[in-house]
Amino acid sequence: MPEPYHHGGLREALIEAGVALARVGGPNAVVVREASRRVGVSHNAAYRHFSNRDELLQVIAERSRAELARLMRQLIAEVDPDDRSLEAAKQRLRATGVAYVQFATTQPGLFRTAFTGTGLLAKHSSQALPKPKSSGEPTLDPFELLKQQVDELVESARLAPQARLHAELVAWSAMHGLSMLLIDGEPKGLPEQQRNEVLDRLLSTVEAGLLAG
Amino acid sequence: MPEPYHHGGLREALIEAGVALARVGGPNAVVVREASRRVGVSHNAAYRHFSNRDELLQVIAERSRAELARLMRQLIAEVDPDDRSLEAAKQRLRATGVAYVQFATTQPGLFRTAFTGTGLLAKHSSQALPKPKSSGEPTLDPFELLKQQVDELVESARLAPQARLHAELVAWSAMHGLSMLLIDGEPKGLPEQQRNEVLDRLLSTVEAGLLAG
DNA sequence: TGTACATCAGTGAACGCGCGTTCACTGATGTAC
DNA sequence: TGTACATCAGTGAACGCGCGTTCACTGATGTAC
Repeated sequence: MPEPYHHGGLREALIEAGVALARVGGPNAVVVREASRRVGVSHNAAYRHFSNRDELLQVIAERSRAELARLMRQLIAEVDPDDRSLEAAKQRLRATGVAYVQFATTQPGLFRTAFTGTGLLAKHSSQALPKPKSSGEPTLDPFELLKQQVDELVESARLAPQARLHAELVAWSAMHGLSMLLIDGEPKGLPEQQRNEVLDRLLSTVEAGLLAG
Repeated sequence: MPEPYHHGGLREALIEAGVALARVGGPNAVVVREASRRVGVSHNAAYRHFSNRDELLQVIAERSRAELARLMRQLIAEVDPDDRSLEAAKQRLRATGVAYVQFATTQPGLFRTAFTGTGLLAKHSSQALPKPKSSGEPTLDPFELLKQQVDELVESARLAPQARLHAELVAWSAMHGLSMLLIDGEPKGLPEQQRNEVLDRLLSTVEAGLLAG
């Protein structure tokens, strides 16, 4: 049997093993030694690729966010992309929220990891530096995606730009809070039907609040 | 010097030490050995009063919730209790939300501890067993308090009872989400003024959503 | 094409740490007569 | 009131665990001539 990672893709393999750990047990389950074990490598080899555990964890958190963003994109894409009506904009915003909560409840470990001490809010606050806007690639940042939907809704509804102020944070808070409450004290904090009812009402509330400015 | 806890109030002392730990470092900082150290007792003495770490942690979580509830009560009480108008009901609901976010941002450790794997939502879902309704004592359960304010608002506004459906969860989600986002990646995720703006808008949104049914 | 050598990505052993939990114990307290 | 004894709440030592991280090392790979 070959030594699989002598000069191979150990870094990537460790990240993937780490994501698997986070998926099952959240950020605390991301453990350098266990990831190394799973990859079949001595536990200190990881230090050739990450200066410490936290660096590995941050990469895993970013992957988690990307996975959430992918689900958001997927549900958003289910609304006809050519439809630029207000109704479609509403539906896209709803899809964003649905994806958010769905990701949290089906992947609670990754969800928790995605938001682990990263100061996401600070990064997204109005005074944060302007984004690098890396190339033209579609963003895999969940909050960026949410912002886009809010923007489109505000635009479709021809609201005053000041109606947008903090709107995305309101929407984000609502989705984030419900998600957190739902995955606290798992499993099955709420039966699925009730979960959907609450989510629906929450989405309506946010939507109304947004459009009311 | 006396042996302070030979047949004394060690249980209570351990809880208080644990709360102090949670205050500073959240649930993970609640460590049997450290609490014992602080109280000045051998680290295994704790096992006379708690069967394991988790039992201690649960008690501390409950204390944290009580502290939050006390702040909520305090801010609610600042609205004239004799005023039964709709406006007053709105203000009380707002006070509840303000207290919630204020507690989270000023006591993030306790806040995190308060919601640590307790399955609070399950306990409060509609199908949960009816409350013991212990004596006539005022509740120190934050969610119970929130419910009361929502109830009063719905009543004051003479809304159809079906307008209440899940309303408290909507309000809770919004407050919880903002709190979580604000304390993620501390310190100072958002400057205070912006924090207040967002909170205000979030409260307005919830209020409107509630009254719109 | 072949050889000498630097570089790089792994290994094995060890360090130091702190934890939860259990054991047999001891000394103080409360109780029965 | 005084004594014998059971009970209770502590102690000290130890177990086993798993972690992050560092060290000197080795063997494979890539490069210069």
